[in-house]
Amino acid sequence: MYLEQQKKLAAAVRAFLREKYQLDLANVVIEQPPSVEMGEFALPLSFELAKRLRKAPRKIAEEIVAQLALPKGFEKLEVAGAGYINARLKRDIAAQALVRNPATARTTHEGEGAADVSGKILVEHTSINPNKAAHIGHLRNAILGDTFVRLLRQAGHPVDVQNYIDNTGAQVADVVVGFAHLEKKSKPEIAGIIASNQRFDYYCWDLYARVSQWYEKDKENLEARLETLHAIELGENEMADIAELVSIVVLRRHLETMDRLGIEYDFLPRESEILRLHFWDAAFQQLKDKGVLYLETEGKNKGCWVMARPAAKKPDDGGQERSGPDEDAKVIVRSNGTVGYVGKDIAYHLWKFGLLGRDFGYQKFYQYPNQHEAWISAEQGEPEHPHFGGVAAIYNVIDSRQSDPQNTVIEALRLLGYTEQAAHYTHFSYEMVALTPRCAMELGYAVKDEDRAKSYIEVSGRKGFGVKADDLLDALINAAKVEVDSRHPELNEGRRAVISQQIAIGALRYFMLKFTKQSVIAFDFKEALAFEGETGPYAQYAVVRATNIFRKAGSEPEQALAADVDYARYFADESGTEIWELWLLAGKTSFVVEQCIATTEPAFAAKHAFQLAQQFSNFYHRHHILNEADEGRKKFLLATAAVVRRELSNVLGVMGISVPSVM
RNA sequence: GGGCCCGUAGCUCAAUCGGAUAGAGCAUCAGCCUUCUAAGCUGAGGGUUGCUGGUUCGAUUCCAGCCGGGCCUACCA
Repeated sequence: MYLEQQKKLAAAVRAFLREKYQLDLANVVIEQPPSVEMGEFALPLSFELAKRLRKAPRKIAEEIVAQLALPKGFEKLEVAGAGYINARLKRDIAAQALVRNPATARTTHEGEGAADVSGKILVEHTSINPNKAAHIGHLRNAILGDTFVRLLRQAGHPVDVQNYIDNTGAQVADVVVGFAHLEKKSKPEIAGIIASNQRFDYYCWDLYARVSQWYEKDKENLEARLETLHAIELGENEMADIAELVSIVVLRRHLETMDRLGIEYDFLPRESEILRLHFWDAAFQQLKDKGVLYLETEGKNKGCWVMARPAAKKPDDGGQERSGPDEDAKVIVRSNGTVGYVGKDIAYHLWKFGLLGRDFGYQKFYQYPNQHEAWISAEQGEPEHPHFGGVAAIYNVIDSRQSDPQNTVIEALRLLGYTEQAAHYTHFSYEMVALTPRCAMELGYAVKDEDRAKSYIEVSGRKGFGVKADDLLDALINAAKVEVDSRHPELNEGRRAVISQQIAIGALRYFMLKFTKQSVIAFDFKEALAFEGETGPYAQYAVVRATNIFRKAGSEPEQALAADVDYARYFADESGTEIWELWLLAGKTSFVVEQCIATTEPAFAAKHAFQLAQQFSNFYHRHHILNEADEGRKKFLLATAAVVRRELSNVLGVMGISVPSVM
C-alpha cells in the first residue's frame, strides 16, 4: 500500500517537473513527515530546486502544491515548514486497499540495483569448513543468507540456495591429522566414534583445537598437514578416505543444525569436484587467452601466474614509468604449478554464471522433513537432476574479512570481459561475531589480561574458542521451555516443546538480524537469551495477542478483514489518527522488503517488525476491543488487529520466524 | 606502509541516496494485573553524535586532517 502510493507520487512529481520546469530528476526523495498528522509523505525537493530555479523554497513548494495533479488515492498536498511539500493519503481508500491486498504482495523490480534481473538469483551462504561444529559466527552468516533468500522470494525472484563445501582444504586435513597422528585411529575406528556419537562435529571441534596446539608445540608437526593435504588431493588412500568420511558426516551435522533453524539448501558444491572435474583447467585457459593472467619472470613472484590487484592504486611516482615486476600482484598459480584458492574460486564463479563450459555431476544428499532435497556435487551424478548454475545474479554471504579475494574474483570476471556478470556479483559482506571478555570467562576460557580490556575477542575455530551453534540453540530452548512450562501447564509436553522451539528460534534469528551488517556483534548470553524488549519473542507475542482477540471473540481474522467498515468515519478523529499510524506502518511491508533487497540489509526488516509489534502492543493496551460498545467501531478495531496480525506474521515469516499458537 | 570498516545515552544498538525536535532496548527509579495473557503498558532521569576544520539553506550522514579501535594485506588453504 505504502510503496505503491509512494511510487505513484514520485512518478507524478517527476512528470510535473519535466513539463513545468524542464527538469529531469533521476530520483525524487520521498520521506515521512515527523508526525502522521502532517501527512504520509514529505518531499524536501523545493530546497534542492531553490538554487536551480532561483526562487525561494517556500515559493516553489506553493507553486507545486497549487498546480500538481494529484494521483489517485491522495487527499491533498500542503506546504510545511520552510518549504517541505507534504502529501496526504485518503485514509479510508488506503485502508481498504490494504485490507484486500497484503502489503507483502510481490513487487516489480525496476532499477533496483543488483536484484534488477529477470533470471534466477543464486545466494551462497553458510559455507562452513566441514571439520568442526558450527559456531555463532556461522549462525550469523546462515541467518543473514537465509533471510535474504526469503526476502528475494517474497519479492518474486526465483532463487537457488548454495552452500559451498571446502572439503579438501587445510582445515579438514588438520582433523585428519588429529585422527591419524594424535589419536592413531583407523578409518573403521573413526566410523565407530561416529556411530556412537550424536554430535561428531563436537568431537572434531575439540580434536581440531588439539591439533592446532600440537602444531604450535613443534613447527615440524606441520609436515603432517602438508603430507595429508597432498594425500587428500591425490585420492585413493586412507587419508583421503578419512577426509571424505569426516567431511561428509560433519556436513550432515551442519545441515541438521541449520535445519533446526528452518534453513535449507538446494545445492552443495564441493571443492573436491571442482578439482576432479578440472574446472580450473577450463578457467585457466580463458584467463590466459584473454591476458588476464601473465607469467611473472622476475622478482619474488618469479615463475608464478599473477593478476594485477584490483584495488592497487599505483603510487604517483612523478610520472615515471615503474620498472621491474609488480610485486603487489596477486599470485593465482604458484611457481610449482599448483593453483591457489582464488584461482579455484574464479573457476567456480565462471560456472555460477554459466561461463565455464563444464558442469558438476549431481547426487541427492539430504532430504528435509518437508521432502525438499538438497543435492551435492559428484564426479558422476544421477542422470536426472535439477539444473544449477547459469544464473543471472549472485550474492555471496561471506564475512568482511574475505572482501579482498572476493574483489579479485570480480575483477577477474571483468577483465575476462564479463562486465554484465561482474556487475551482478554482490559480496554480501558482514562483520564477525565476537565474544565479550565476560562471556569468554563465563565459558571457562583463559582470557589474557590484554584481552580483558577489549570490548570483544574474535572467535576462533582453530583455537576451539567460541560458542557452538547447537549449544546456543539448546540453551535458548531450555530457557524458553522453563517459561512455557510455568505459563501453560495445561498443554501437553509435545506442544510445550514445539512452542519453546519456536520462541528460541525467534529469539536467535531476531538477535542475529537486529544488528546492521557492518556492526561487530559482541556476543553475550544475557542479551542473546533475552525474551523481553527488542527481541523476537516480543514480536511473536504481539501476534499471539492479536490472535487471542479473535479466539476469544469466536471469529476469524479473515471475517474482520471482509467486514463492511466505515473507515472514513473512524479514522477521522484524534484516536483515529493514532490508529491510522498503525495501519500506515503495517502497509509498509513491501516497501521494507524492497529496501532490504536494494541495500542487502535485512536489519531493516527486523527493525520494522519490532516497531510494528511495539505500536500494536500500544494499541492493544489502549483499546479494549471486545468490550467496545459501538458495534461499528468494534469492527474497525477488529480489522486493525487483523491487518497488523497478518502483516507482522508476514514480516516475521520473511525473517524465518514463525509464531506459536500460544505463548 | 597500503586497503576496508567502526567511534552516537552508563551498556548494546538505530537513524530511509544529507532533511523538520538524534530514536529504541537493556540497566536505574516511579506507577499499572477482578479486563482480549504483565514475554505487556505508562512515566522519569540519561546526548557538545571521538576531536578540528570545510562544503551546504540544512551534516550523526559528504570531504580533509588528527585521535582511538578492528579486520584484511603470505607462492597457507
